[in-house]
Order: sequence, then C-alpha cells, then structure tokens
Amino acid sequence: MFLGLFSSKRRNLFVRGLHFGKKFTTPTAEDIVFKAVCVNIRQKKWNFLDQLSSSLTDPLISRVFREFRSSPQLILEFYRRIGGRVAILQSLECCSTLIHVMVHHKNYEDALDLLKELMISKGHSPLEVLDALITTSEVCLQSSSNVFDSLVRACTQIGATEDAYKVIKKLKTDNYPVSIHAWNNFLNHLLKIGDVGRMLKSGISPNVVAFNMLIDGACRADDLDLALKLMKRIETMSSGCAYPNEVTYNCIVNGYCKKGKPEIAEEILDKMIEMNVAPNVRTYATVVDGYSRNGYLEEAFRLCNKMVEKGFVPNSAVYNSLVHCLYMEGDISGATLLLSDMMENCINPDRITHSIIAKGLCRNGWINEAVKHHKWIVERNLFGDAFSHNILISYLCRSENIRGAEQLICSMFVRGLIPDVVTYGTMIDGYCKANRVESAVGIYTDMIKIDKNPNLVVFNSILDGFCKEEFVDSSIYLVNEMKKLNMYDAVTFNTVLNWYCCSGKIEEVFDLFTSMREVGLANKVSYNIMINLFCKFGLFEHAKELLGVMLTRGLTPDSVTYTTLVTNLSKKSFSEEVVKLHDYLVIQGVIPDNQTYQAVVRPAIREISPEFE
DNA sequence: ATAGGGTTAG
Repeated sequence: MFLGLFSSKRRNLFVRGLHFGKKFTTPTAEDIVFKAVCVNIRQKKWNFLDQLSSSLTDPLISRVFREFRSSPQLILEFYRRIGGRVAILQSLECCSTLIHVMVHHKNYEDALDLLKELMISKGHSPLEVLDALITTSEVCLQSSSNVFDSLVRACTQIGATEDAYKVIKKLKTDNYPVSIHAWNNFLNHLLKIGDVGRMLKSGISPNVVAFNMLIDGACRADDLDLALKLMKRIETMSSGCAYPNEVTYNCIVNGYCKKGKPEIAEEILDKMIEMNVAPNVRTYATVVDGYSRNGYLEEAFRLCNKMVEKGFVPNSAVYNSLVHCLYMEGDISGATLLLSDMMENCINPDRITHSIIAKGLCRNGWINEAVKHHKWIVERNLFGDAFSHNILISYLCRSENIRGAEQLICSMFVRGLIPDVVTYGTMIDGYCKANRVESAVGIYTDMIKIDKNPNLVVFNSILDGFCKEEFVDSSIYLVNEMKKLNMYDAVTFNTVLNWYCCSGKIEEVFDLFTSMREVGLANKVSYNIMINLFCKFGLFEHAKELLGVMLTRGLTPDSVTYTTLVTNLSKKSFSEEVVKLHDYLVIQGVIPDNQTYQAVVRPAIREISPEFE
C-alpha cells in the first residue's frame, strides 16, 4: 500500500511473517464503517454522510485521509462536505493530515487556505499547528519541510510576523531544518512591512546584531538583493539606532564571494575604508578565500600582499584557503612550500589545516604520506579530531585498505577520541563494498551499543551490502523497517531498483519505478537505471523515450546517462546515430568525461581502422 | 550575541 515495492505474492508472505500466527483478524466496527465510507467516497455518493455522521470519529477520518492520500481533490471534497455537518473537524490532527497531503501534491493554495483557516477561524496558535503538523508528518513522504514553509508563509500572509518567527525558532530548537524558502519568506515580509514599528511595539528592538543575522541569513539563502536592501535600511528601520558595522559588510563580502564574484567583494572592501568602517583580518581572509575558491589564485596572492602592506598579518584561515586551493589543483609542492612559509611566519597550523593536508595528500594519491603526517600530528598530541580521521578512513577504504582503516579506528580509541556517526558509516560502507556485510553488521551493532543512532546513509549502505550479497530476506526486512522509521530516500529505492534489475525481477522493477515516480522519489539515478535496463534488452526506442521523459521532468542527463546510451548503441554497430545521440546529449547539458569519450571515440576508431585496437 | 578557512559516509 505504501509503495508498490514488492509483488503482491511476496508482500503477503512478508506480512504474514510479521504478524506471526495471526493470519486473520475479525474486522472491528470501525473497519466496517471505514470500508463503507471509502466505497461511497470512491463513487462520490455524499449522501452517506447523513447516515454515518455520528460514526465519523477522528481516527476514522484520519484513516480515510491516509487511504485517499493519492487523490487530494477527493479528500478535499470529503473534508469540505463533512465540514458543515460534523464537529470533529475542529480536530487539528485531521486537518494537519490533510495539509500534508495537499502540500505533498504541490497544491499549495489549498494548503495555505487550510492553514489560515486553522489559525483564524478555529483559533489555533501557529505553534499548536506546528506541533500537529510534526505529529502527523509520517503521512507523506519527505514533504515536512515544504509543510513548514507553508506554515511560515501562512503566518506572514495573515500578518503574524512574530508567529512566523516563533515557528522558525521552534523548528531550529527542535532540530528541524529551516529551509531557504521559509527564511526568504520571513525576510521578505520584514522588508515589506518596512518599518519595524510593529516589532518595536512587541518589545523587540532590533539592534545591529539582529540586522546582521538577517543580512547573513539572506546572503546564505542566496538572496543578495535582499541583503543589500536590508543593509541600506538599517538606519531607518531601527529609527536611527543602528548602523552597518564591519560585521555587516563582512556578511555582504562573504555573500559575493560565495556567489562567485570576489572582484565585487574586493570593491566593497575598498568602499568600507571610504565609509569609515575599517575592514579587519576577516574581511581580507574572506576575499582571499573568495578568489582562491573561484580559481583566481594569483588575485588571492595579490590580496595577501595588499593586506600585509596595510599592516595585517595573514592568519591560519588565510593560509588554509590558499593551501586547500593548491591541493585541489594538484599542486602538492606549491602547497608544501606555502605550509613551510606559514611555519616560518610563526602561524600555527590548526585542526582545519591538518584536515586540508590529509585530504589534499589523499586525493592526489599520497595516502601513505597522509597517514604518516597524521601519525606525526597525533604523536605530538597536536590536533586530531574525528573529522580528519574520517577523511583518512574514507580514503583507506576506497583504496581497499580496510586493514589500515581498522588500525586507524583502534588508534582513535587509544587516544581517547570518540568515533562519530560518519566514522561508523564510513567503515560500514567500506565493509559492504569489500563484500564483508557481516563485518558491517558487526560495526553497526557496536554503534548501537554505544548509543549512536544510525542514520539514513548508514541504512542505505547496509541495504546496498545486503542487495549485493543477495540477502533477499534481509533486504526486504531492512526496507520495511526503514519505512516504519520513516527513514528512506531516493537512494534507498534506487538501491532496490538496481537490485531488481540485476536479479531479473522485471515485474518488480516496473512496479517500483512507477511507485517512485508517483511519490516523487524518482531521480536522475532511477532513470539511468531504467535506461540501462532497456538498453540491455536492446530496446533503444524505449530508452530514448525515457530520456525524453527525464528531460520533461527537468532532470538533466549526466555522463552516466550518456555512457549507458552511447556504449550500448555503438555495441550494435557504430553509426551516424551514435554521433547524433552524442550531439543531442551534449546540447542537453551532459558534460562528457573520460569514459563518455571512450564510449563514442573507441568504436569510431574501430570502425575506421580495425587494426588499430 | 552577529562575520572567515576543512564537508568526511550511501
């Protein structure tokens, strides 16, 4: 019922396994009413409401909502029709369930209306609504964050600014992600209401720190225009109490750097001096990082000289940015040279420096050197956080040196460093990739023992391990447990989809793919898996058709799509069609990589001069 | 109190 994940035969088997010995249960009165209501709704016979209104209990209605969650319009009609008759609809839970369904189907208009109705006509406070939305959030897949966005929007639309803020704050304290949209909406609203007189009345008087938080938030939400507007209006909005300071400017400077415009960031830096707001080391460090992360290393070094001329001393943050950039460019000797310069200038490397060195050496193929460096650091009791260990463990696993990874974990324990979820997750994945699922499960057990909660990534790794080893029962069991925990995503089902393809469960493949599309869990990878399947069967027309569907869904084909299609097509015979397909994919945004070129160039060479190969 | 540098696992 949830996702057509398994063929009905298998599903029954599994359900029976779960309910151990309890094959059939006598339906309760509620079950019977529920059946009757569903039948009537499906046939749109609304008269039944008169007869059954007294039986329409709260849990029953919620159950009906769940049953019809893929038909939002039908539910909405049902809701509107019982609205006039039954008192139950005061129930927050019922309405929240409905809101989840609406948002999940991207019917934001109705969702907003329902939310406003709850707060205005029914008098529920936004925080009560939020609670109800959280408790009913298992109804739909992955729509919670959109639901919260809608709540914030509903608050701002009815003018409840503080409530909108309260909702955001509550989400933050409860560790729910506050989306860019929610922040943007709130910030936009603040701007629209112009003066902060409202805020002042309720005892909130924004100072420059509050504004800086808003401005930084706007920059991180990729809305620089809003950030600039806010900065311009600090004085008027605070009734002359606050002015932009160096932190305000640093936020804007950082905003431009992250947007890929370090040259504008430098202009702002110069303007700060004009405006009598002195730039500080952080300002320079930010712009240096802006230049280096955008590939302008020479400009970055120029700015370093400029800051020294102005009497600033580049600190570890400045060096870290440059060293990191050099490593990413593969310039190991450049990075090493700069690190010795750092030492000569008595700037101590910090834990970030060591992480950069670890990753820089590893990704350039110097894993042994990275391990040596790491030992050197740890022996001197300098830094060693889980983060830098995780980098090394990850690369050791990738290079199939599980033994080395294990030793590193041991040394963590010896030094009293506590492995975190990523450490465990990395090891679990390493074991799974090395076909050692039992060891992976062992680590998983250790992890649970010391009270670390597994997360989605961990489950997906183990699932992949189970599928690869063809532990069918374990895989099915795990997927069902994950669904119960409401912990799954596109990767989960892509793993299963891929497994079905590999083991030739064709009926299951199509059922699952259809379900994934219905609930919005089909992504690029899902399409690639399906395209590959079609190609394997020689169904190129179907494969190309699916490529078309992919494009209409706004999914850009990637190099995997390309390689799959082109390799398979050229296996048949190299033809003009391959070249046509190549051109088409490149126009659609595929960036060919080494493998893709091989896919098209190899067969071409073979065709032109067979003796070449 | 607010601003900079490493995002490691599917």
